[in-house]
Amino acid sequence: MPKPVKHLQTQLLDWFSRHRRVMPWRAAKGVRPDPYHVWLSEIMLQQTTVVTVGPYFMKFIAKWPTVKHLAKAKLDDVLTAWAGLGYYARARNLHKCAVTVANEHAGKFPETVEGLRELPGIGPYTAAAIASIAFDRPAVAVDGNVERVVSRFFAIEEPLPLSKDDIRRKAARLAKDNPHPGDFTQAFMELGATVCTPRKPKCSLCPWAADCAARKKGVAEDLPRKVEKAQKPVRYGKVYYISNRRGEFLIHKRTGQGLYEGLYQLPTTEWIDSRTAARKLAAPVRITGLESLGAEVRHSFTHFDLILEIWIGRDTKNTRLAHAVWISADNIDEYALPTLMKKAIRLCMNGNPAKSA
DNA sequence: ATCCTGTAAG
DNA sequence: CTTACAGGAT
Repeated sequence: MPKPVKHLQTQLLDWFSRHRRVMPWRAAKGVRPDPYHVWLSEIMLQQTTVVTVGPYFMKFIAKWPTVKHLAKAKLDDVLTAWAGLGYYARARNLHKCAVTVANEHAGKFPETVEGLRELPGIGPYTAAAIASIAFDRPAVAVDGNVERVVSRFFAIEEPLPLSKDDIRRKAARLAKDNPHPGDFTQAFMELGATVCTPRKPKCSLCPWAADCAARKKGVAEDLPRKVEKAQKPVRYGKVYYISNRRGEFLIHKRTGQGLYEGLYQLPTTEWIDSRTAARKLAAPVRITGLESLGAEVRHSFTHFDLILEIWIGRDTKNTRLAHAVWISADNIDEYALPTLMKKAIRLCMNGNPAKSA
């Protein structure tokens, strides 16, 4: 370590006290934040940017002001409010966690990393983040930002994720015995988010620039290195926009486990690997006169890309369809519809302005 | 290995 | 426009 750790800690904490960003879930300087707010924001911020989370966080605390309120909510309503944020397992775990905290912890979050780790949806990162930010416990939260800062500060050449253990140890060294664990956690991440950015890091603004190994070697922008990832497969299928005489269209709750579990969707075929085979797939609804709109929706998941051909149809004889719900453009927000489906719906309404009116 | 979406870069 | 990337838990 080039300088005593103590000095680096002071530099980072001083920098943070001057550049601390205002966020809806962040308490004012020197004020203890509400653990419920810290937890809710941290769950939302998993795999999601600050800007995206903002409005969702506001919506949630307005609707469910405490963890006990959230525990009493129906999962369906939580999913509806979550719709668009992605990774819906987070919402299911969020609800489970709220129920556990309300019922088994009298509505109070555990204050230790070990206690927090027991709860659904709280992994090593989130447990450390909540313990330090909400309760000022000396825990080190290593997120993607911290990984980047540490990789560069020590010029770690080993690629992620192989370097994770090394990064964790070095992050712990930098954080060891610092006087303000909550601020330190936030400062560490904030440095990565605003200064030590993935591309074009602003080294001139960095409180640690003088001691940064990557900067001295001129490789800051090349770090952290990452192991090459296999290229994603593409899957194909069809989605169906079935409208009725009232201008409503058909959705239904998705069955099965995993992907979009418990969310609503337009009727869709299976999603398969072969484009040609997908073109021959039969419709999942028995409606005559279906026709291809000649448009596609594209959507990208973590492990595959998806291309769905859009088909439209009209239900002229009030067909009864099991588990189906007819909805109009006005009450789309009352259902947990993922972005993929909203994209498809929007395309259909734009493609058929007469029918959306 | 499985789970989504928004944004920046090319 | 198309592609690449960021971002943790189970």
